[in-house]
Amino acid sequence: MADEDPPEETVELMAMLKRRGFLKPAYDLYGGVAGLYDYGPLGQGLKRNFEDLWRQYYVVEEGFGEVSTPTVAPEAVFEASGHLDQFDDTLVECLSCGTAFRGDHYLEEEWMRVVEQLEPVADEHGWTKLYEEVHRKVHSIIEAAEREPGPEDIEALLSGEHPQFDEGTQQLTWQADDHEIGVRPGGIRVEDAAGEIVLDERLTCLGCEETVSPGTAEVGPFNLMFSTRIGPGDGDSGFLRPETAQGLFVNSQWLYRYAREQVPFGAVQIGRAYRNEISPRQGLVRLREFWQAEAEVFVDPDDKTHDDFDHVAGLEVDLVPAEGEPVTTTLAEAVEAGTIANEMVAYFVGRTQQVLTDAGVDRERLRFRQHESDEMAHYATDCWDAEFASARYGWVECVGIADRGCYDLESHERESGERMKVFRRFEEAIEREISRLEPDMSLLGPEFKGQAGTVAEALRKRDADGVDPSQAVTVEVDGEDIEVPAEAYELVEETDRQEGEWVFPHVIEPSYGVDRILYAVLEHNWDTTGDVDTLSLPRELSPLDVGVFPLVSKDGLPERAREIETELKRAGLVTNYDEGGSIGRRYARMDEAGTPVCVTVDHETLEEGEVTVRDRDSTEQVRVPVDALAGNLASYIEGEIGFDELA
RNA sequence: GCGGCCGUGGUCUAGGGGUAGGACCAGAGCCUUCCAAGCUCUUAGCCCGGGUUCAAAUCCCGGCGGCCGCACCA
Repeated sequence: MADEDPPEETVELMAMLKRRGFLKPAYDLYGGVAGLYDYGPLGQGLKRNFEDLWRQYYVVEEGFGEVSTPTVAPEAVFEASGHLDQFDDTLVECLSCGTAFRGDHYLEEEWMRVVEQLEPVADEHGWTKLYEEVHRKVHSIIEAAEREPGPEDIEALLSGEHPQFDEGTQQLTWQADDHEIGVRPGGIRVEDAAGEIVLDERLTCLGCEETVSPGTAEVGPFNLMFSTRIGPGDGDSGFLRPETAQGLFVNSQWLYRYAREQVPFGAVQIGRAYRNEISPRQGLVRLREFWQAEAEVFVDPDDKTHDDFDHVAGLEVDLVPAEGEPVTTTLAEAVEAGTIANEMVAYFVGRTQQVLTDAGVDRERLRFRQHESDEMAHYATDCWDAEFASARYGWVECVGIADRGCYDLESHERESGERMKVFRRFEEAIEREISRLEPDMSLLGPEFKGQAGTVAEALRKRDADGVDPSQAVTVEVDGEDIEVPAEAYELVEETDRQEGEWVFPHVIEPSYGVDRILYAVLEHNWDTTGDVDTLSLPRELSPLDVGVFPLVSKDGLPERAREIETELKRAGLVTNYDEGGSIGRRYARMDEAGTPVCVTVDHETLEEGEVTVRDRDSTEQVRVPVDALAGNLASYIEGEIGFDELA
């Protein structure tokens, strides 16, 4: 994280991006809104090209179908996904100074303060043991608060060995070494056996040092989702999606059938997502409306191998595991060593590195960091972030590769009541000889009248082993033994054949933050060391493919240049015609915008039919026949041939 | 959200109660040239709102935005 002014070259970069039409703060006409950015013609072109590169990987090569779902969704979706409950910060706001804290951190800090304040007193009174006791208990309370309290916690609290918690006063009290200690959010008090107050401290706000108690602080949830109403008037409560993923989860059965009911299968979505960040800063790095490109890969929960793992197995990656030292290793080794849990996750770590480096993110400034268990999103069981090093913002995460387990599908099944599982066929169907009792309703009906239904049900459920079908059997109905005559049922012997079972697939989610990636691409390829500032974008990503210039604007050169430009356009190239200023100035303009090549039409072009093609990064030039120009440039932009092969 | 600093053409900046200046970029022209040459001309600006004042870009208050720090960051 930068703790001084941002590096000059990144400031220049932002100025260039605005000047050249890449991007700028949105609604600056009316003063701007933090966290919202506009992409201009070049920025949008760059983004589109990145998306197309991403599609080449995920849609074309992986074969994941691309879908598009609404950005607005009803409340039920986020009740199920957990975003309503979990995707929020509990804000504690001190009414004196307005300092706001995140609730769980605040609580933790406050409890730790209890411990700190107790320490000197404990020393003075020789209560080391007591202090340790408090320390341990405070920790256990903190830990307990991190999860849903279970019956065992309540039992522990009431058992005397543990603190007593009073719901009304929110006070926690326990006995230790003849002293009674009371702790509540507003303070701490210690009384000795005689009821004498030994310590009476108030807790203070971390911001203004004012005493904090329930009366002086406001506590409330701050949900990061934008809420809205669907329909006129009060309508139904809805939210702008905080991730594109839910649109895939709610459609997982539809997609499963599209995939012809085979796992693994995947689907992707590229689109906008929204988070009402408390304090967005850092340009493209933290936006309130941003672009995600997400894939959800639905896999067999017991088989997280990947058929194409070999394709990335030898790839070297920089890993920062949650535990242990950072390593540079191949993915094969990482899986073998258990650093990365399974091939599925490792495969997408590899694919991510490939996409990012193809897009121009510097391999030397790219690493994958594993989330600590406590920073994991509420839905994830394992997560690796791709992070790039920014000269301006430090390490910035731009892709998350999470194993979401079955969290989402299980939740949606529970909330919606619809099956979200996939059918897993056994390698060999399990066959079992079973016997059961089949009631004959034509006899049971008249015999048992209104009770017939429940009797039949009991018959079907009854253990059929050892039943002699020539005899009556007894079944228990409502605690009463009832005898069913032999004629009224039949003993059926049959083969039960189980082909497979329904299971929740696990979901592996590579989730790309497009805006952040674009920033990484821009910063990593922005070169201010030369005579002119150059944006050395990968040719495939550059929003402009080729600059077209007449060397001088007379003698029919502009006309010829326009003709050539038209040919290039027909070949699908994005051109930029320019006859203003000196030739050097025109090259410089294109360098700054990242245009990989420029074509210059000179007098010889009119006679010999050749133009000069100039390379952005080396400034080298080659003469290329006009006939071959469009085709060769298209190949060059696609990366199929090198600059030397243009001629 | 809090605190500090800041907000002047597209960009960078000078100025600081009384007509807003420059550089760069951009546009037109001259020049006709393969790496931001030169000359002439042109477009274009005091973040928004309120207050003080005869007069506010300037002082005061509020808002919005930016940078830095704190906090936050699925």
